[in-house]
Amino acid sequence: MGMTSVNSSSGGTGGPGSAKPLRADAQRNRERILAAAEAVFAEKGPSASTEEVAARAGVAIGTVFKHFPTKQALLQAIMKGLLGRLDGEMAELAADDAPGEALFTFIDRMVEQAARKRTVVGLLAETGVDLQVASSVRMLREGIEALLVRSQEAGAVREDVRLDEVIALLTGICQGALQAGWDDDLRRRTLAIVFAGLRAPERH
Amino acid sequence: MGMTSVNSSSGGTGGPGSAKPLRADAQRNRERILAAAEAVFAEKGPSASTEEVAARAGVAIGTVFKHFPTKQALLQAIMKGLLGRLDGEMAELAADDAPGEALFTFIDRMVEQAARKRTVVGLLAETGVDLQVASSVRMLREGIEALLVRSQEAGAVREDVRLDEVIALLTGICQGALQAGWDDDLRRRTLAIVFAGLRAPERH
DNA sequence: CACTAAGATGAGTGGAAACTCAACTTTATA
DNA sequence: TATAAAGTTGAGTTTCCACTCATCTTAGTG
Repeated sequence: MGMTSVNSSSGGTGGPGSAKPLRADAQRNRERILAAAEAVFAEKGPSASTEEVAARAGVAIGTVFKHFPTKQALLQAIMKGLLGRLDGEMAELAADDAPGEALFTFIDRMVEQAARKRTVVGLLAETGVDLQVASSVRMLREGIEALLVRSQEAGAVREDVRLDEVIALLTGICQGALQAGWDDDLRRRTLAIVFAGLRAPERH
Repeated sequence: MGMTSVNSSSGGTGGPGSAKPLRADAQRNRERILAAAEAVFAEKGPSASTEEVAARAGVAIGTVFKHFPTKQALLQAIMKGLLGRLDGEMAELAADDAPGEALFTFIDRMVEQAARKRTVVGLLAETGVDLQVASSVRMLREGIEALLVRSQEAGAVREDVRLDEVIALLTGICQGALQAGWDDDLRRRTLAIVFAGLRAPERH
């Protein structure tokens, strides 16, 4: 679970193994920038300035904009990385033994992360997240759906719960988790209520 | 339920019926500004510009800043009004016949509002909302607590649910409700899950 | 109606942050 | 090692927005 590589063969608009193989220093800087950006945005949210990212990465602003032509692009790159990792984690959980609990575990982990990473949540709230990221989001969506279905088959989640509601709940709680005062205990208690709702048989 | 008056005897730092009784046109403008601000911020979130508010109110920017010395002050004034109205609604519900359902009704209404008013939620997410507004927030908190207790006494909500969790859930779902794609149906389904969780007896 | 203080006006100021580019530095290759 | 293409730099440029203030307008009073 250490260092999933966060490259993506630079900036082609879609080409697979596309154009140029980045010089060594450029590659290094790209990764530094990504790491710095993730840290900065995680702390201060997506409104943190690009200059701060540059400073933390130890490069000049120009370099940041060389690699990511707009702030949006940088944000999207981060998003893609986060979603990718999430996706991996999800696959792991899906392969696990406790099919019923997998969904719950995943939600718990994601919410826990969100509390520390304002980026994800900030981005979800922003209007234009589409484009490149869209495919990652779709992957994530499908992954969650798989977990949901498995949990339902295992009888751990009500049959009438649909993917949309799970995602709505997930994004909502993630957003809420940013609020001051969400400690581990509150998170556990709050999720317990939601989980109870997902498990509970319908009441007239 | 038409027009709850949104004045508050102008801008004293605390004095009760404090200083000057506002000229007639000033009073009119103040209300126009408040209404315009509520509309603008509801649509575009708290990052909308003050100039837009002024334009919509049909006054000059200077006038806005005459009445509300900072943008924060304007935001707070709106917040205060919203919270006040919410508080009234809550009192009404508390006096109602169905003690068990009052909490659920309130949550439902608040989330519905949130979907249309980015202000509330945007503000809750901002860091410095305290100060003047704090007392209104406390009132709201107490009101929710009353509803919760009544619901529990009526046996409609699990005994072990605490105020913190309800508020966490409420803010979370409100935040989430801003997302694109939250229509009435999704809201109903999502809240149904949460309500089931609040009602459900604990599972081992 | 005359007068004045409260209020309204809107061009202007300051600052913050995204983005550019001409000059300079480094990597990779012959 | 010489050279060119790739990469880096950071001082601008531009845009946007909160906030100010000298000047004009109007409500209220005798």
